[in-house]
Amino acid sequence: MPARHVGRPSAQRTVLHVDMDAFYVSVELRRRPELVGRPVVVGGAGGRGVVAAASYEARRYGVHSAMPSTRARRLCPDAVFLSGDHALYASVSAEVRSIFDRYSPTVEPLSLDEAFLDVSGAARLFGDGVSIGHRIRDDVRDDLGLGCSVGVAVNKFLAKLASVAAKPVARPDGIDPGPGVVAVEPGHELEFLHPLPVQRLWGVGPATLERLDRLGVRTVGDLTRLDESVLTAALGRAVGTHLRALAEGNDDRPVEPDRRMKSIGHEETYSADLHTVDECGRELVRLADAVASRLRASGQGARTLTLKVRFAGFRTITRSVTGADAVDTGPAIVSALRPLLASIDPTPGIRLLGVSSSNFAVPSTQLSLWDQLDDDAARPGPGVDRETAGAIDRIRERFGAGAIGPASSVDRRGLRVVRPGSQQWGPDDPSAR
DNA sequence: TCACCAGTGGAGGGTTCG
DNA sequence: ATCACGAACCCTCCACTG
Repeated sequence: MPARHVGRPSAQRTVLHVDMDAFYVSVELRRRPELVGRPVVVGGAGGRGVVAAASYEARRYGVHSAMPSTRARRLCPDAVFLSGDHALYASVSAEVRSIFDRYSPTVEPLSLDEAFLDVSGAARLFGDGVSIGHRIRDDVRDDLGLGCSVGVAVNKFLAKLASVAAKPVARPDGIDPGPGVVAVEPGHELEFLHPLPVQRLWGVGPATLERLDRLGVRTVGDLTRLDESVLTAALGRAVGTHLRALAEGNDDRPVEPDRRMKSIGHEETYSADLHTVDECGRELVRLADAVASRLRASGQGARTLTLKVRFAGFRTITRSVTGADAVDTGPAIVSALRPLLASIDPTPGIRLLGVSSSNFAVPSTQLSLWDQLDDDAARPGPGVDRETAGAIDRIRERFGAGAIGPASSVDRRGLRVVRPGSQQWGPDDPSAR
């Protein structure tokens, strides 16, 4: 369990939230300088793709992240669409991280382009939170040629809201660069917080917003005037008490530098719906292989395996099993999930399949439940299975991810294995090939 | 034998966030 | 009014244990 308070519990903290500006797009512009100043979108270009990041020029037209690509194209036909390069963004993210490390040992990454820093102990070395914010911005600009915005406050939640206020804003008539660093001064939290619309609270999405709206809650201030029992009745105990605390500016969650992943999964939306058991079986093998690969890379095995199916009508179901032993190979995952897949009728059309793993433990080299249930007597035992998996990992390390994989996932020309994970923001259109 | 209780963990669905 | 993917967390129901 994480220590909630290290050192003096009552000491006031200084928390920074750093958010890169249009991160993926900005990284792309470093190697495509001819696109600077033009509307640029990173994301899936296909008919089922979404926008992962939009340059501020594109945002002037109303384009924003998570928007369907088809709509983005309608809003801004001149935009340049780039498919994205996750590995590159990850490596640049590591460079950004090394700048954060100069200013605090307590850094909690939230995603590739966002992090919290607890700089409570750094004042003597580097100055107050606002000074550190400016120094980080300068370093990120000078060393990496990228922009970022910084929020400073006494806790994570307020720091995140402050970084939003620090960001550039794109309007139809131009781009306002924004202040870059915004601090919510201690003692002035509520005057900053209470006028904000309630959906700005962390944890208020469309569903919760609808319930709050029914209670007449529109602003954060409205929420504080609501009886707590009414709140928990409408939203549940955990969410209700959490939101109430946030609305009063209270958030004692620590900046946690060493958060461990609790699940590893892969899912894929297909450019054309799947209709046969055969197709689904092949996809299961591919997805299981990808998940197993990442499990082994993290040195973990999973006891719980989950199959996710989204039908053509968008109805989504999950089916899961928990075994006694932790597994980390493709075949073991497939034999666990195949019976679950068999209980599903694909004829209405399946637009997405996913495999997820959780409940981590040390992978078992013993005979596992999956292998005992497997009726294929000729199949090598789990020990051999895991040795094979290790060999596959080494081949991929040397020759690339597409060098080896399940036979069923070799592309039509037999030249390369089609690997999951190559489409992060939706399928390419077949016509685009 | 029954009723109840508290705790745990699995299964499945949902919500939110980036 | 049809739109990804990856992950965390919450809720409810349920079975089992003692």
